Amino acid sequence: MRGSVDTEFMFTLGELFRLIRVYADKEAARYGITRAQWAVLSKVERQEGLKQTELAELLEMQPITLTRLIDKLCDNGWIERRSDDNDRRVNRLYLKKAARPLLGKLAGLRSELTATALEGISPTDAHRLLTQLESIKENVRNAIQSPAGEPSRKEQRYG
Amino acid sequence: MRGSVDTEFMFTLGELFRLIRVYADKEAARYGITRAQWAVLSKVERQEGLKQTELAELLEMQPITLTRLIDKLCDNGWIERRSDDNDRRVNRLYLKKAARPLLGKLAGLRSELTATALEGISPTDAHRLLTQLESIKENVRNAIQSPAGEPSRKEQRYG
DNA sequence: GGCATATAATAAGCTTGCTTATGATTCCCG
DNA sequence: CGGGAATCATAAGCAAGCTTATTATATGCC
Repeated sequence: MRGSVDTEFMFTLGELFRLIRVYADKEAARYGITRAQWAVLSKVERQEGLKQTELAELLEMQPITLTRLIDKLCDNGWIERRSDDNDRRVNRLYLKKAARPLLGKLAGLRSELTATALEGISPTDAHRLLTQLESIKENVRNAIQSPAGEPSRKEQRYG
Repeated sequence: MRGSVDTEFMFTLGELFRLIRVYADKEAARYGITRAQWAVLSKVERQEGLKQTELAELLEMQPITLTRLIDKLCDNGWIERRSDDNDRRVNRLYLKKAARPLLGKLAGLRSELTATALEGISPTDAHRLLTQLESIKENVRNAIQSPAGEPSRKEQRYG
């Protein structure tokens, strides 16, 4: 039991992600947007006025990766960069009107995709699953931030 | 509760995957291999003699993506392509001796990374989590194969 | 005030994915 | 047995990640 988690977990996650990417990209393409751009747009929707570095952190991606996604969202007229009054290095991100109808459709699509993916899993289980994924995210983020090969005497806690 | 799963699940998974990729790639780099190549090598280790299309299916990736990963594994002398006697279109994949010490080190690294990621999650929970991820994988794979809305005249393409 | 350092965004170039297309086989049906 | 269709591997070109480096601007220390 422990062995299967040990040998499968990382690779299973990668395979699942690849499938979800294909699936979500294909569906999102109907609205002329990619999954990656969609994730950016959703965060901006939830919290307007973010600067790019803050947003990159929320998305767990590098600022340069985000820059190019934002370029495309701006090209499509869904969001805009506005200069910060107090710091001329900073761009802050805002939705444009044209994004509203798109966001409505995407919300529906997201529910649909999530329902498909989680079919057969109870709401309780689904909620616990999400909580665990977020906890794992936190663990990995900490591991990346602390110097490699750190002692950390936490080894083997899960098994 | 259901709402948070609905709005977060897909994006959380993407963010987690991105973190794990960074983490695993960084650690695997110590042995001169990338996370993607590692996944290929592990499958070949578990099942030698696969042809490339079979392996691509196991990895949930496209054959051409796999081709280039195999190129690199061959360049490094860890695996080799052998022609099939009965079908000259086919390459079958085998480990080379040089891969053995590497595979030993990678097994240790995999345990270490998994333990770090799953810290604070009980073995029982971890096992259930893996089971659920595999179930989700299956759901998504089915959704991709039978386009939405179609009554899925399902052809058993492999098995 | 003025220089050193830090931070925000971007640029260049690589990897790993994808889609679509191509060439070489093999399989199947008529 | 012969030709169309399917299958296997690969090629070309694009998307979205990464690392490292560059430019512009702010901040902090003396």
